[in-house]
Amino acid sequence: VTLKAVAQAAGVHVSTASRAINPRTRHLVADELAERILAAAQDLGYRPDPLAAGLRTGRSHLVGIVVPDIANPVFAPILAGLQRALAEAGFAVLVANAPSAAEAAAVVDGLAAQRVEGMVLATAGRRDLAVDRCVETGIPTVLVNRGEDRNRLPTVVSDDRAGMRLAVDHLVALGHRAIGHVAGPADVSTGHLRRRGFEEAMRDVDLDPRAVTVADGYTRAAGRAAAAALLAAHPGLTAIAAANDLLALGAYEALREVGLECPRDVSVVGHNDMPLVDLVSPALTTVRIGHAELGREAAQILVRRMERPDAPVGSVVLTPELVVRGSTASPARATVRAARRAAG
Amino acid sequence: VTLKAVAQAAGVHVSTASRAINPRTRHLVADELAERILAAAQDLGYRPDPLAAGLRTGRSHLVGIVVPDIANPVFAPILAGLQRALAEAGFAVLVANAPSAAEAAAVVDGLAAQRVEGMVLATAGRRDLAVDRCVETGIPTVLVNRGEDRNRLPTVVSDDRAGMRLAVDHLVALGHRAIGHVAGPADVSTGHLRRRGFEEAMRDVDLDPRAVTVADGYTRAAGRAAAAALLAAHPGLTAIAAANDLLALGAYEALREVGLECPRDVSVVGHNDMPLVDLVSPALTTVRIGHAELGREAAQILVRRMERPDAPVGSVVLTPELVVRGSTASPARATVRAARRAAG
DNA sequence: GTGAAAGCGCTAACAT
DNA sequence: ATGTTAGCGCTTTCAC
Repeated sequence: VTLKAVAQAAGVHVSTASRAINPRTRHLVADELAERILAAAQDLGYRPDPLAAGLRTGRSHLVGIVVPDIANPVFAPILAGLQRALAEAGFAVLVANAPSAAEAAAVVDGLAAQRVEGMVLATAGRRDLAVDRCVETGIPTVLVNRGEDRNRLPTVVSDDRAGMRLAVDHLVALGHRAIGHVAGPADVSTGHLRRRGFEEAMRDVDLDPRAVTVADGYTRAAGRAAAAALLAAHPGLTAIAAANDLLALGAYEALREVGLECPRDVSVVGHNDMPLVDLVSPALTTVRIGHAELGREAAQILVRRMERPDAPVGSVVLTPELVVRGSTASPARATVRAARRAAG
Repeated sequence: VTLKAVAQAAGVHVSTASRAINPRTRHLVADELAERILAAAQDLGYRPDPLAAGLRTGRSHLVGIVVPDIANPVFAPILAGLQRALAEAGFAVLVANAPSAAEAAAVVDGLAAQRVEGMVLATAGRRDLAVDRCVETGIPTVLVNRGEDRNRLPTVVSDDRAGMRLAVDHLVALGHRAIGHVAGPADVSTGHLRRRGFEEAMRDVDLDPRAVTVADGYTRAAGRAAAAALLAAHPGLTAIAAANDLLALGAYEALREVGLECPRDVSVVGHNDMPLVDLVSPALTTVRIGHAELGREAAQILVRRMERPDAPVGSVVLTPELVVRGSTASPARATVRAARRAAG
């Protein structure tokens, strides 16, 4: 059932029907006539074809979203926030998975071919091919969760350095002094900035910030390996601040393997507060990021930029929050044991 | 840069260019000429416009996916599996969130308006408005994870009854006899069938299947409430088989609240094996469903039906698998305590 | 205020 | 083997 059919049923020309149907142009047609047309449309069950309209107006009402791993629970709330906010603004969401940087670039090309009006990348590395492609094509794009070094695009992230500072300050307040960091990949902004945040916070309280190992991915396995290396290199450690929750859970495993107990021997702090980390044992103390809000904010900025592509490239930095649970404790006994370990 | 531009650059007519560009019609044009056209296209950086092509051919290369909650980790692997398989078949994925049945129906209409060529619903209730709409519109649709009673659409699900049987048999083998069930919503196939599976499995070993409470949603909070009610009504219980993992985790909370310990006092089995349940404490014994495979299978069936809408309405039932972890144990001491609770 | 006509970018009869 | 023509469903000038 097409617009032509509606026009015929109402006894008017298609163009008149078009004007009546579209709220933005309805005032151009006589009220009474408009009503008749609308009634006919309703009657026939007419649904406008956005593809055809888009062909004419150059719009697709589509937004592409690229995530590194749909199956990763962290991205679910971001996606949900984006999806809801974009749906409200009248955009449908095209979701694409891109586990690697090369794939992300290919996916961006694919989305561009689909004539998306805007994109959201949750995959950005600090130097990123996919971001380059977005900038080249000129399609309005916003980065979420991770930024790029050159800051060419609007970005919505959590304050990663402040988050790490929260973690370190909490541990210091508990009395820890020998604190290590399991860092995320250095080529991703979160890995880089959280490490910087750790080092700055440590220096600010005159503590040695050099106990750091870098995990080669945000996975439990990588966290296990990195934490094991960290503990081996610095046996005196009483606390570990990890760059994210999965790394922290990997650290749990590493501790267990060498017969250490959390938090009795070593305290652990994560980052993200992803689903279920309140139920692991011990319940993970972590830095909470409002992922859904990240998505909502990104959607808002994107909508603004799609409407006016020359809008300023503003970025949003959300303030994270510390959530204290069972994985951190005072090092009272821990220091004694740690000293013994370091000695022996 | 349009096809016309390419044609001009190559000194041919648009239709010839079109034929040369499309692999399916390339054989209609002289090899040498085709090469020249392709070169020109490459040169100008031509990208075909699928919207325009679709308008003519009546195709959108879009598939809609409706999930009840993107933020729920269970749906992430299903989505990932669908997305990957559909991308391979040349379809882009439109993801929509529909927390309620009414919203799902609205979302289906929206996707139909977007001219999607097929749909996947992970939201189906046993009687479902959204499913009705799909059947009416005639858009090829497949149901995943949840079926509907009337079985009008191809469906890809796990064998829910067999899964519950796995859980019950495991508990019975450990020596449990007083086993309760925290059921999922009765208007969703998984809730209904898993309850049936529980009851059948219990009867088959001559056990009383009547210790059941129904949670009013697949959430931890609902599980907590339902498990608390179950324990209050049946203080002699030594084991709980929950209809899904979130309900099981809710049961953990309920047990803790009344000072019971899992698995010492009461064993708990979940259903789904969703991400991270191996890390909670105690690690959850559960029935694993191959969610990614669910998604892949659904994608395959959908593609087949989109190609030939008259293809048979076959359904796929995947066999689940028991994963034994730390939340189940022999009731040796539990029975004594349970008897004491029941008595006092 | 309404109708006529053109055209968005592409494909598919039809003609040569 | 290539060009001509028409048209997918809609919007938007331009007339009247």
